[in-house]
Amino acid sequence: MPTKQKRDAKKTKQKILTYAMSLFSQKGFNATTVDDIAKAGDVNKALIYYYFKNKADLYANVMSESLQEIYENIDAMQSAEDSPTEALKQFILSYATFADVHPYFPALLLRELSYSGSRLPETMFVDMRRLFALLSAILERGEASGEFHNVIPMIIHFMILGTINLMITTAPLRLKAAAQADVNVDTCAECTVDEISHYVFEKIKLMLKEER
Amino acid sequence: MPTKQKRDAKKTKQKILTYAMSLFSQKGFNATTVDDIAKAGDVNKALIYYYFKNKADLYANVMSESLQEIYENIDAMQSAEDSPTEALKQFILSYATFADVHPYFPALLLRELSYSGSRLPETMFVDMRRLFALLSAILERGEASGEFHNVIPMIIHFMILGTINLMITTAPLRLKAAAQADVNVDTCAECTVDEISHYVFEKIKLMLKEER
Amino acid sequence: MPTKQKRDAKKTKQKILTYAMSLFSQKGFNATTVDDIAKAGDVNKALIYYYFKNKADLYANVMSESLQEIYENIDAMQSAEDSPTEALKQFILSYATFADVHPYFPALLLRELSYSGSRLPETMFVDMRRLFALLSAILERGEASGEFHNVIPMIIHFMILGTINLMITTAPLRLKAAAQADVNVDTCAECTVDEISHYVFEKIKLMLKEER
Amino acid sequence: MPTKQKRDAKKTKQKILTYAMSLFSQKGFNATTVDDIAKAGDVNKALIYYYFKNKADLYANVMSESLQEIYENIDAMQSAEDSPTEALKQFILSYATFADVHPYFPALLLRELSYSGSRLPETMFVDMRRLFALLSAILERGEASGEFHNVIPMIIHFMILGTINLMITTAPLRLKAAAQADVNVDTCAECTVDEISHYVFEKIKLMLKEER
DNA sequence: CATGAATGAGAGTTCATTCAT
DNA sequence: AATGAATGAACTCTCATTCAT
Repeated sequence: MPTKQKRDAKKTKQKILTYAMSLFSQKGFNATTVDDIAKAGDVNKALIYYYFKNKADLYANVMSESLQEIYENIDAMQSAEDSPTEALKQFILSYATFADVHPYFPALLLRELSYSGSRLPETMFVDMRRLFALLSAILERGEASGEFHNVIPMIIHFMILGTINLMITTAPLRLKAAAQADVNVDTCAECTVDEISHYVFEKIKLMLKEER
Repeated sequence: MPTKQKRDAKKTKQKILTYAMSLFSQKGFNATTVDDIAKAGDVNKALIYYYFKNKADLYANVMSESLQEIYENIDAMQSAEDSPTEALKQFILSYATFADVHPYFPALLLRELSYSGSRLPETMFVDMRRLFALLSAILERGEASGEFHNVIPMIIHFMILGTINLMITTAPLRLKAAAQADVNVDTCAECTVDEISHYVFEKIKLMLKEER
Repeated sequence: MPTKQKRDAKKTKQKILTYAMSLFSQKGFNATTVDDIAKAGDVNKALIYYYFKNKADLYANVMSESLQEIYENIDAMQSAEDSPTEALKQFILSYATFADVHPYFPALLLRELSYSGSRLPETMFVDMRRLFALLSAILERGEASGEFHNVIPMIIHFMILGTINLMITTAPLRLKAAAQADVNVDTCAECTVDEISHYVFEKIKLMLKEER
Repeated sequence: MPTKQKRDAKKTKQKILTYAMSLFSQKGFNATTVDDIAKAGDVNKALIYYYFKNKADLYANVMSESLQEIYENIDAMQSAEDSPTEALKQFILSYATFADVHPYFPALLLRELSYSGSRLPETMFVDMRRLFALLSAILERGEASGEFHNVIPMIIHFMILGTINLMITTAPLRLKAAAQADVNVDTCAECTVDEISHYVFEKIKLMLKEER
């Protein structure tokens, strides 16, 4: 008989985190109930409070885990010998890859930023600055080497993240719009994440190349 | 005695919409209670249900009003004689101006998109497509005329909206980050919406100009 | 048909207070649930939160109402021409009468005092000092006139309240003890509140009369 | 490594009882959680259930232990040759001394009595009657010898216990009231337990001496 | 139009208690 | 004898929504 493999703290905690991620990203913080998470993970509701102080703490942990993972992924792809352009490419592709594998993340990030950080747990705030600092360094290196021109890192940062995140979160929406072919505008419904990220990289490269 | 100037249907309804907008944008749909709105607008709660079917309906009305206004604003600035580049410029600047005047809007839009439209009222969906169709036409015109190259309208659309919306909603966050000067990354804390939108326009122009 | 007489704010609020009093005194603050109170008063639970901020606030209101009533009752029986002894008698009898009519009160008071005021709402604290001040004045008047000797008002105050309150709250207990006649000690099971209060008065009088 | 000196059944059980006493007296039965006790005593929560059937049983044990100890203390001070007056004095002083050393006890006792014994474990009920029987015997002896007059033992019992218990539990309250010197009533804030118990004895003696 | 009163259905959190090791 | 993990049953409080006037 399939023994239900119980009483493994690490596994249980991770299970909660996983299902919480999925639900928070789909329905948002408020619309996701702790009961939902418990049911989804087939875990007793009180157990969630055994591992996390409260719903907000669980949420913070979810975000923190993702941001940490994303940073590590991107950082791992960076290498000292890369040219700024190559580093930028890696940055964009790594982020897109992560977002593709964790499609819940872009929605969470956009939403959290939309609250101006009024709800943002401090830890998340720190993680996000670290990510920005990484890109910032690449861009400054490029400007110093003469590869990039007229760079405002913060704006470039949000241009990259904004575009990729929106393209990913709106995928279902764009598919639906394509179906209703009454208006024939191309919503890029079939575009893959790979295509999107390469396009974004090429465009950003062009935009930074020229002086003017 | 100071008669409270009541019983003016139009004014009351508009008051509700105004305060609803403000609160929805700050706290999101779920976290905003009908009581909040009633209190903020100094309007009896039951009245809200007299004018709107329910909370979701009120929300839809709020979004619809904004999207309509924004479309009209942008459309009004377009003129048939403009070059695609000029038209693009007007599109970007008009949107930015609207977002600057209605700072609540970017947050609402980002959030709504993050839900992949699963919550998006149908009416809003239509309004958004109309806005995209407008930009799409400009871009196609530019490609036809040889001014723009290698255009994927959907991605360019989100690049523009994503960047501007994120820069506006994160303004308080970026200010806060600047205050904590432990890490010296420039968060563009002092940038005005005007500077941002011009920068975005210039960069998008460069990006579309070159063949590849 | 017996119309249920609804939508009378004053009556509803009073009904809640009445049933809350009764339940709090029987089971204590923690063991009384808001559901209990709602069910007892045949009132919707949410209504309780419509009238009172929370359970603690309801409790504070219950206590406050009683203490106010008791003070007024006692104060009404005092007259300027009374001798200190007569005034003392009125104090004791008035308190006992109130406690007899509101048998829930002694339990609440004893319990609240037992928490050293750590839970005591500030308002209650003030009401209690006022009551003590009243007795204190009587005793000082008596000492000045030579009727009373060697008075420590605080101790006398608690001697009176302690005795009467304990005799009232333990009434059921003492009855039960009397039933189990295995040990033949007289628990004063049949004593009326009137007898008790007169006895207490006579004894306190004797105790204060003599010099030492 | 510092071996934590575990696995000593007797010590562990006593530790639980000690911390339970302290917490129950401070916060009451319901407001004290088993977790609180476990944490305070640095004992695993499940262990508490190993030693005691449940929370109520633990509570009963706490009360029982105290009542037994108090009875023994008082009984030990009684001697056959003492006059009733002397015996009464010993009773009062012994009780006060115990209450002074175990300041948690008066609160527990007052609270338990306030529930009219509806929660009182049977064992406690018995212990309390035994204590009363002891005082009762003294008083009857005094009446027989002509030293005391017009005695109702039950009332005298609660007069003594009520006064001393209230004076002890309200000590912090009375101190606080003294600090707010806006109303200048003497709350006996500095009185020691010794002073209080001697005063109570003197007053009770006077009260019982005279015929009427 | 406008309002205060009322309601039902949850949602988050706590806690005594038990299980498995 | 001791422990970390797990559970079910409450409990407080909130909120969208409706009713009666």
